[in-house]
Amino acid sequence: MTGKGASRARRGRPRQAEVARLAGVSQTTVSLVLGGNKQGITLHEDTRRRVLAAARELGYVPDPAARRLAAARNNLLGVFSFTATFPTAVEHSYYPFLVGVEQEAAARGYDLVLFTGSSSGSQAAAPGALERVRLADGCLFLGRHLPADGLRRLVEHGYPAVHVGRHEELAGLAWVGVDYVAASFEVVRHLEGLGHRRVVLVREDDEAPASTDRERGFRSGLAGPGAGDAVVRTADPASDITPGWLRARLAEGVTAFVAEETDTGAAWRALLAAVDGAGLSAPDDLSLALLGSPPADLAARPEPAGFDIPRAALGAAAIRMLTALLAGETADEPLVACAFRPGTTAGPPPAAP
Amino acid sequence: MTGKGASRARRGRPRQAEVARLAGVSQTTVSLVLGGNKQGITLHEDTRRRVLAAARELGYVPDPAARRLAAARNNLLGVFSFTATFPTAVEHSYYPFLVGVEQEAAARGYDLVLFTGSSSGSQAAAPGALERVRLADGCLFLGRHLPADGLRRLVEHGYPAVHVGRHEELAGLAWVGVDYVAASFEVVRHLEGLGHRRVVLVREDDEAPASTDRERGFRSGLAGPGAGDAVVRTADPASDITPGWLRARLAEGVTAFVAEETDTGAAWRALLAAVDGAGLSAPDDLSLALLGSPPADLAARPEPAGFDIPRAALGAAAIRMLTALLAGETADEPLVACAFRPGTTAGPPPAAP
DNA sequence: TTGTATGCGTTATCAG
DNA sequence: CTGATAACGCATACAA
Repeated sequence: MTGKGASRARRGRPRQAEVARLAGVSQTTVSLVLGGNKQGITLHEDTRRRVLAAARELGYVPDPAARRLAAARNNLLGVFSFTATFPTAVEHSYYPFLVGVEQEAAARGYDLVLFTGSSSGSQAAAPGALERVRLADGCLFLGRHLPADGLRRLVEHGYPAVHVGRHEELAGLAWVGVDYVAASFEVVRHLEGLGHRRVVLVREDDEAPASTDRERGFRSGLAGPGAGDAVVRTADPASDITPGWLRARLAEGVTAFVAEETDTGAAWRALLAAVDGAGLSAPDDLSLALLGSPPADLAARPEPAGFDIPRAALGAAAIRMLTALLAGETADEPLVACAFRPGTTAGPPPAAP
Repeated sequence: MTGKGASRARRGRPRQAEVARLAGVSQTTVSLVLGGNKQGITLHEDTRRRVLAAARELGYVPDPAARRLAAARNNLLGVFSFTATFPTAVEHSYYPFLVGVEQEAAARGYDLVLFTGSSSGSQAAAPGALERVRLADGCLFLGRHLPADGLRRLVEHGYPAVHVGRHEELAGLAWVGVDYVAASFEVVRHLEGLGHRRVVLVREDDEAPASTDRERGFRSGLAGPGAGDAVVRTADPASDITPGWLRARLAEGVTAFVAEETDTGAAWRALLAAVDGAGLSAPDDLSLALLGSPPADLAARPEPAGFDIPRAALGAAAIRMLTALLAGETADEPLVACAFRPGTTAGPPPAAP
């Protein structure tokens, strides 16, 4: 005998068998009633009610592991983050996203499971950590540096996975992302509409899709050709974007500057400091725009022209994509649009002297 | 026949049995080797290597659902909020809490399930919503107005539940809370140490434990008796705490004012406005303290004397309490201490004229 | 030291 | 319409 009641850790958790006993039916019947009777078997309305009552009485809730093991569904959706499930540094961006995820999941009758990638803050996720998500019917994946091999295994085995953020490398991996191209394009058009003819983009020196997409939108928004020097890549905005640099660009005829939003907000910060250091101010002497939202510490003043990333909408879109996958449907549009923000830092270029 | 290979969606995933066949051993041995051999059974180093090699060869990864089913526990901890799982209004306080919850849970090998009490803002939770938490091994409950009857059912059934916030009414319900009494006491002592002899507490007019605890600590920190009029309860601080009111108190010899932190920060806001409206300033003309943290919109200037609520620590403590319950251990200290914050709004009382 | 037999809770099949 | 019964993949007393 294998410890009938001895080593039972799942104390108190009522099972279908107990519901069956209380209702005076078989466990199969309970499964049938509670499972929505997919087989279309006709059941006595009376039996149905007795089972339902017994289940409520006992507080029965199906065991997700058993449900899943039996090749059925859980109504559980996972969220897996490669850093920590709750990054502390970026809460202003992460929290709204989760709000969207949560609401959309709830609206569709799913509960959310948060899988923690790296428990002790160490970057590398534990070997088997990724596989835990299989407990859920499907899972969202967040983070820049994903363990491609682990994820590949999952998608190759047909596990429903959606990456948050554009991701073309891993073929077959579904994703949702922000339409940085269109949003950045719109910002540039706005500046040109104001009369600006030469605009410079300051971006950090990495190859994240979020960065390259912004640059692409920026470039396609520029009117003329010869925009080769319109983009400045710098790994250290604070020391490269100086008042002197700013003056030099102005002397060349540049009238507007666009910064990319990054985790740290370094580019925008540097731009503001340079303008300040040069004794200039926007939008009188030049125009400024930010491709995203400003860092929290300089959120209010001045409100940058640019766009807001609809993080909650992104979360909702991710869930929609995932549930579409689960339903075997073809996924809809993976890109969510940004809201243009006029702000107070952009205006017509100063009249030429 | 029960669909041996027909409707099998789980293609390709190697199981222990296949690893066993390849290694020329039994499935049990595979489980033993791969499971870390908790039983301390001695295995041939040779066998071990063969199994490991076979597992790697096949790319074997354990199925989390099966693992949890066999272990009779699913390693899931729930978080249930009676407002919304992700309250948008109080994210500054909710997020850090979740950070603590997440880290502590991860450190103990648990994943988190987020339950939505009232998803679409409607106050009343759906009838069965509470019962769903049984899906997790245990659950945290947040929120002021909990459906006592539903919760009672759960705890009476022996379901491991921990309420976040002091809660004595429902006997048998474990809880963790912030030690507002000690923290408030410390603030008052600090003020008295600075020389203040008459101090007034402004609090809102409700009976939340968080409020009454603060008042208790405040009162016990006061030196003399006759502190009856030292506490002002108001349902509408904005219209009660006026410059005139302030002047009257000062005339009575009061030199320091303490506000309670609330969701809206109304008391602190009103106090600041009154001081401003009276043309006074802290800490020169009077001293101010806040029993908690200021609302986000006036976070920085001035930094109030008072204390910071260690929300992450609270979350961690809640998880520790819950896992202690799960282990059948006796729970440890339910109160987490606050960090005193000197701030810039309290100083010695002005010299008597 | 390794293999056999069982059970975990659910779903699904098939015979009463 | 209902009740046995067999998987699902893994872990574990117990036998060999």
